[in-house]
Amino acid sequence: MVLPRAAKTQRRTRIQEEKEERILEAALEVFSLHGYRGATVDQIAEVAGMSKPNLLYYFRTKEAMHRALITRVLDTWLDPLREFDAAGNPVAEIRSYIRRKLEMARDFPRESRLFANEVLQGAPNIEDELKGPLKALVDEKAAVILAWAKAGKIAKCDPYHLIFSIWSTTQHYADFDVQVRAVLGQDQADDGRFEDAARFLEQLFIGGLQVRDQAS
Amino acid sequence: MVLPRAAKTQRRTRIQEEKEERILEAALEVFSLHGYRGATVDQIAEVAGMSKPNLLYYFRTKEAMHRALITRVLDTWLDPLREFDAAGNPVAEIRSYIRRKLEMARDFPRESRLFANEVLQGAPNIEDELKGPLKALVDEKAAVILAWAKAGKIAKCDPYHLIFSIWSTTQHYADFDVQVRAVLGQDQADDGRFEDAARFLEQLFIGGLQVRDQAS
DNA sequence: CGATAATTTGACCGGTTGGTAAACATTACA
DNA sequence: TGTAATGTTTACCAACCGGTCAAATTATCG
Repeated sequence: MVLPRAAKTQRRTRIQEEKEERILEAALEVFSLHGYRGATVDQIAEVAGMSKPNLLYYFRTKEAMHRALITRVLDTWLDPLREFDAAGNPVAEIRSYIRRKLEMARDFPRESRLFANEVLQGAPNIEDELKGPLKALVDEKAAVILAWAKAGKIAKCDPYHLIFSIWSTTQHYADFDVQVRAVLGQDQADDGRFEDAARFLEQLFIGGLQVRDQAS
Repeated sequence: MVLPRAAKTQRRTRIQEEKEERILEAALEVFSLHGYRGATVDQIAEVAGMSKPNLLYYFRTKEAMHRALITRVLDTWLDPLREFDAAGNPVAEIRSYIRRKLEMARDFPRESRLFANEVLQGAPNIEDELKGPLKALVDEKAAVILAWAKAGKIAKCDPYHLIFSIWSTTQHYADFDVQVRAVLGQDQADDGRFEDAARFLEQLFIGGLQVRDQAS
């Protein structure tokens, strides 16, 4: 047999697992930096420290690599939202969701940029994922937020746009990192940037969602 | 003479101006959709309705086209921030800044995505612009916001991260349009989406920046 | 060890890409 | 109208890119 990619569900050799890991790591590096079309297989092979045909032995096409990567990233990317707990304290839940998303932007900027690149260019490969699992998850959590609002625990607001705004503000620090650094000046320590952001976003969202008397 | 690109500052013929305009329009379309490396000169030429060599007669390289486009977009992109008025009512100024940025995301999504693509991939061609004019403008407006906060007109907050959060939340509707549509479902009218966003963002920022008693 | 399967490599291929050369057409203008 | 500058097109090229192939090398295991 020549093709390891076949229906063999059993992950055969340890070497296979190692190589595929190295490839996906390299692919993440290159794809997140140059986008799908901007990345070349030779580049990925070089970063992975192997020859191009060797790489193509494990992933038969460039697209297969990209698919594997996107699927994996998209899955872990939604973990913070999944942890969003309907039974918890609303303000505490929102606060910790913001914090977790911001930590992901800090610790996994490449994953964030990979995803941003994909969506920015029309998400040709993950449209189904977005309209299916992602939408379902957001719908579920939006309902929770709406219930909190109706119970008077937070201000009444559009839960979808609330989620969008948390996504955008936090991922901004990964996706637009260059711009953020340019504006702030790079004299600032890495952590400082994220600590300030966390403090500000907490203030913004907690303040903005605070219940206030609706009487005019 | 063969090369129109030379030091002739005089915009010679009307035909030159028209063609360059058509080319930049086409380039914006293609670059914003596929990124720099994903775009091909043939594609741009086709959208512009001319042959590739003809296009290359006006812009000698793909990179020259991209540079011209980025410079122009970056300039108009900052107009809303320039209008930010220190003498105005703080809350009204912030509200109208958000509205203008959101209108730009709605009316000029290609410009937003072109810029996002560039920054996302490390902004290799505009780093100087970011660290120079952009930073200077943001510094200036951040000082204004800080003064408002110190005067007790809005809550004390980090002005830089406030600006970042307005950028990110508004541009999100252009850059991540596909995702927004997927989550909301495309049954919704285009305007509705932006009206809801405007309402939410106004609530978020005005509420979040409202002065409240600092006593614990 | 011997044999079979898994892995790795260098050489190569057809298609695409950014860009050029030069002939041809059109416009501006004396 | 003549002519020189400007604009346009056809044909083309070298480099690059994703991917293949067959041969060589290495791991696995009875």
